[in-house]
Parts: sequence; structure tokens; C-alpha cells
Amino acid sequence: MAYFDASNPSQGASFAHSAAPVFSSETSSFSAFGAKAAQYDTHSVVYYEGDPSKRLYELVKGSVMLYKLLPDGRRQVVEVLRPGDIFGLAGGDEYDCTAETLTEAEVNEIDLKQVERSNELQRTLSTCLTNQMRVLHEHAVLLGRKSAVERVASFLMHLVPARGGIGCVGPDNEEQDGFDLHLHMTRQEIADYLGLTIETVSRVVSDLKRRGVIRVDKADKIHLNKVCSLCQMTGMH
Amino acid sequence: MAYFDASNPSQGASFAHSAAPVFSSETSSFSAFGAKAAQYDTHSVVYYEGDPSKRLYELVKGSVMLYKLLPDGRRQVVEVLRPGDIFGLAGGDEYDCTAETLTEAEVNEIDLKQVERSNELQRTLSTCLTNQMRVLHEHAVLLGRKSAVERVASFLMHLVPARGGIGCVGPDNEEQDGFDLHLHMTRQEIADYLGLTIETVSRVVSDLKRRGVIRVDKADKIHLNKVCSLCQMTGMH
DNA sequence: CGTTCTGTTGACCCACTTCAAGGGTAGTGG
DNA sequence: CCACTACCCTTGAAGTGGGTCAACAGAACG
Repeated sequence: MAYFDASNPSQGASFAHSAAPVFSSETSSFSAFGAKAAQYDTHSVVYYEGDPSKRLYELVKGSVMLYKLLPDGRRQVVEVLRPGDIFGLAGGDEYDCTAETLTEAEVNEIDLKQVERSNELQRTLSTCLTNQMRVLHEHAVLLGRKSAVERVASFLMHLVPARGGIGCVGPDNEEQDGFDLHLHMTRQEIADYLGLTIETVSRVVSDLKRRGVIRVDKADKIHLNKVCSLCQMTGMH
Repeated sequence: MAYFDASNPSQGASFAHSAAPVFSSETSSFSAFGAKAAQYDTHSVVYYEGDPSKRLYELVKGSVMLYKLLPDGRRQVVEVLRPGDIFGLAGGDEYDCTAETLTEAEVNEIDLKQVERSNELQRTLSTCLTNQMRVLHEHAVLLGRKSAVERVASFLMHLVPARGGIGCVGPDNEEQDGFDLHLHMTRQEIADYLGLTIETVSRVVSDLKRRGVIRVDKADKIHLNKVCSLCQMTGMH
């Protein structure tokens, strides 16, 4: 079950090497507050669950996941972040999750004390947290109530902009409702995000392929042949 | 599977009757901002998923759950709120969940426009949201990675104050580590919170009883015989 | 051209769901 | 006070979706 027998998360999974970030100078909603911009390599850890929380982070470019580990090594990826998302808030003095990059990533880092002071930051914070909450609510439905196929379909649909949501406009063009997407995640990471095993994810993907819903160019390069029919499989229609 | 075949959430489950709230005049962190205090009966709906979001709510007394429904009637309870928690933030113009009381409840209601203006409210908001996020993260682990026994054990442990967390102090008294608790939830509600069926919840509870870990006085009145041994069953030790 | 890592596929198994029946308990009304 | 009803909960028997175990295929890399 456990894909590695980690007993001490801080010593870390072999797939995640803590790279020393390289600082750059991009702009964002943090930059006016003396935030430092930092670059991270793929699969490097920004912080570990249990580390003392000192900084707040804003993802500027790339992709970051937050995950928690159970003592026996079971892992749950609780969030997959996109540019604009904020992470590192714990509500205590320790981070409640490990933050690890999925791609090369650019991150703005700001001292928590700075955040305390600024009204403007508090404001962006609460809107940002509200959005993340809504995503977490929907993910709870996925984890608690959806079948394996529905989970994978929902996962793929989330990667298609402006489709599958409440205000879904339908296909631009009836006859060619396709979409290309790049996953940036291994099967293991997808499985840990969807509450499944790597084998089940692989099987579902193969099944979708067999049924002509998707085309798999490379393991992480997938073409959706018909977005609408995939959307029908999410359990939400 | 579906315990009722709701197709339109707004027309509503038979177990939830929208009661007109009775207003009172309690105090809270909202009261300085012209918030109205309202009383709700047990199992009454504060708002439905999809309703236009106009107000923000603060739970003062009692218990409220937030849930989402899939079109075929599957339900996932995404949060169980306690006094002090804030709800009603959607990050859009519609509520993303239905809010329903589990007990008689007292709620402070405040206009969203008010919240926009006040820096102080924004501040309490972001700390409150941060705490709820941490709870949601942990619940994602439960839904995605824990067995039925671990889920029920975790659920019960969350109802024991100051135990089972990171800073768990252990039993006050080695030899009598018991605790009485009142659930305020039906088996169906617990099942929908834990991502299980009502039968599985019932079976697990019976099993814990048989093993002498708990004593069931009434369906919703449970005595934990040994908190520590229950804690060992949460998957987190 | 081996080595290593990731992904795929098959066979089997089991934890949980589904289906079905029955028991408890609270509320209601005669 | 008891019968009737309506939930809610429990328990059993059977079915199944996804997990586990194991073998292998493909790509990446030195």
C-alpha cells in the first residue's frame, strides 16, 4: 500500500530533494511588501509538514502540491495549486502539510509578521482562502462519494479551462470538442490526489482510451477527444 | 445508494424544513458590525447550495453542517461547524454548499458588503478560514486514505477536546481515561460525513462496542471507555 | 546496452456496499 | 395506557469495485 516506508517525513521521500531556491525578481500581489521571489526545481520541497511556519508563499509560476502523510506511509495530496494561489498558512506554529513542486516553480515568499500588519494582504488572503475552500469542498465530494472513473474524469475536466463548471458554455464548435493537456503529475501523484492506487488510475485511463474518450500521446500528454462526453462521466451531470 | 432521490436540492430533502429564524440579541465578534442574531430549529436549512450569497454567518451556539449533493442524490457532508466558525463564503455569487443545523443553533448574520468594508472583519475572517482549511486537509486524508474503522475512530476522537491532536497530553489519570459524548448526528449524517454507508457506520460502532472500546448508551450517547486505545485506531499513531 | 524508474496489465482477494429483514424508540391518537 | 405509525438503527447474506500482488513493458539515462 505505502509506496515508500517513510517513518520520518522530514528526512523525506527519495523522490523529493530539497533544492536551495534561486532568487529572482518577478512581480505579484506580494511584491510591494518586500517579498522575495524564489525559483524551485521540479520535485523539490518548499517546506515539510511539521516545520515551524515562518513564511507565507504565493505561487507565481508552475505548479505545487500540498500533501499529508500517515505514519505508515499512506499519502494524501490535499491540494494542487496553480499560479495565484497562496500557501503556507497553518493556523498554528507548524505547517500542516508538506509543499512540493510538481514543475519548476516560481514562488514569492513573505514573512508572516508582514502579513499580520497589512490590511491589503489580509484582504487578498481571505479571498484567496475562500476560493481554495470551495475547491476543497468539491474535492471532499470526489474523495467521499465518487467512483474511480468519476474521479479521473473530474480530475481531467479540472484541467480544461472554462468547462465543466457551473457556467459551462459547452463546446465552441460542436464537431471538434477536443482539448490537449499536460498533466505535470506522475500516476502515483494523481492516485494520491484522487484517493486511489496507481494501478486503478492506470486502468481507468486505459479504459477511457479504449472507449475513445481520450488519446494518450505520452503518459503525461493526453488529448481529450470529446470534452463534453468526458464531462458526462464526472458524476455531476 | 442514494437515501433520497433529490433532483432539485432547493426543493429539498424531507428531513430539512426551512424554519423562519427567530431573532435574538447575543454578542460575538460580529455584533459590533450590525449583525443580526438568529435562532434556528434542529434540522433547518440556513441556505441551499446555489442560492445567491448575500450574507456571511457566524455560528454562536449549536452545530451546523455544510453538505453538497450530486445529481443522483449522493451526499457529502464537507464540514461540521462549531461555535466560532464562520460560514457562507462562496468565492462567487452563489453558496457552494447547503448549510443545515444539526441542533438548535444561534447564528449571527451579517451583510457581505459590511464584510468588504471592515479591515477587522477581514482579519478574523482569514484566521477563521485558515483553521477551517486545516480541518479540511485532515478530512481529505480521512476520506482518501483511511479505513472505515479509522474514520469512525477519528470522528469520535475529534469530539474529545484536547486529545488526539499534535499536542495530546495523554490521559489525565492513567486508570480512568473515559469520556462521555453526545453526537448530535444521525447515523446517516455521520456516514455522509465519513464517506461511508449507514450500515458500515453501524457495523463499526457495534464492533467497537463488542471490543469494549466504547459503550453505547443511546444511539447518539456514547461513552469512550479508553480514549487512548481509541486514539490508537485513528491511523495516526 | 544494462539499469532504473514509471506505467501497464492480469489474477485474485477483501473491505465495503447493496439488498433485505427485523428490532427499538418516540410520537400520536384513541 | 396501549395500539399504531414512522423513523432510525442494527444485523445478516450476497455482490462488487477497487486494492493487492506479481509480472512485464517502455522510456530515460549513463
